[in-house]
Amino acid sequence: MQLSKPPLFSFDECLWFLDRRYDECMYQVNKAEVVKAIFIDRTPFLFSVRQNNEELLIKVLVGKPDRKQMAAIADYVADWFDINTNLQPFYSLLSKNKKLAYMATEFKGLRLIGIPDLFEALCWSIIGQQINLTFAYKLKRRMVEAFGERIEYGGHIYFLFPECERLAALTVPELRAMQFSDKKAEYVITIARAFAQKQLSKELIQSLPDLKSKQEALIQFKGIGIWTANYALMKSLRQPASVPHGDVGLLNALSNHGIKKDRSETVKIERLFKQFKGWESYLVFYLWRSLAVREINH
DNA sequence: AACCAGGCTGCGC
DNA sequence: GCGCAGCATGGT
Repeated sequence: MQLSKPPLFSFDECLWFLDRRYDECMYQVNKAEVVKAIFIDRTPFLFSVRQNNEELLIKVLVGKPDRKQMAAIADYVADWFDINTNLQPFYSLLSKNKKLAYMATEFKGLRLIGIPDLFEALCWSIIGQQINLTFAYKLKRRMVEAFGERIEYGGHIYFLFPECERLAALTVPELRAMQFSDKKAEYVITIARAFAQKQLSKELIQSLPDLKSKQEALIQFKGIGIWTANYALMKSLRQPASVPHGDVGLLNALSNHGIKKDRSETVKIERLFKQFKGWESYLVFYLWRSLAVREINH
């Protein structure tokens, strides 16, 4: 299966981001490919993505997808790498900002890497609340390895994100044993139950008319604040105007670029995001990417 | 060893 | 509606 690469798409930039520095358990990046396991209608598949000159090549490694399932895998990849967005307007906006213009060349072709599964996106953002990312990835790995299904292939074990029914059946002490705090454990279980009972789903949030109603629908649930809602809407529903305001990484990146000096300069931040109307989430993503560069250059 | 980390809830005004 | 303390749990 192939997907043709659009203009301003760099698979290498995307792979670099996927592999940037953390102990990610939801996929494996090798030299020129990424390998990942997902469910399509409850059936697990393992696939790899690599590229040639013109195309992204998807190869199914485990599982025998029919035509429909193969199309669903391709859709997943297209969504994951956001290949159907034309980045030109974003780059035009970047070029008008002296402090950020370099990003259009430095990160050229980088796509906003998504988390297509809303349940996964919400669990991940809850796990990541107010703890450093190193620890957050550790917590996620423990949970996924304990409760997610696995596929063995070529000497590796690939994990699927646990299904909501599985996490809905957990008790707080089970997650506490993995060093979740009481609150985090409660939140994850609550969200899992909401998904298991169909009170919450990607389709449901998608069906709401505008960003505000989507945010409000998510914030109802305990453990989902405005930061978490915006993060999930940005990574899973690809709402371009969704910005996780107050995000520590975002603030650090803004300060690195001399756009703000202390945490209270909300006016300058608002002004910046106004310049990027329709591309706010891409701006956040590129600012996050700039942090990774700094830490690796050290 | 102190301060920080991709925040949230609950309370007081 | 807004600001702020308190919170939980490791990383550096």
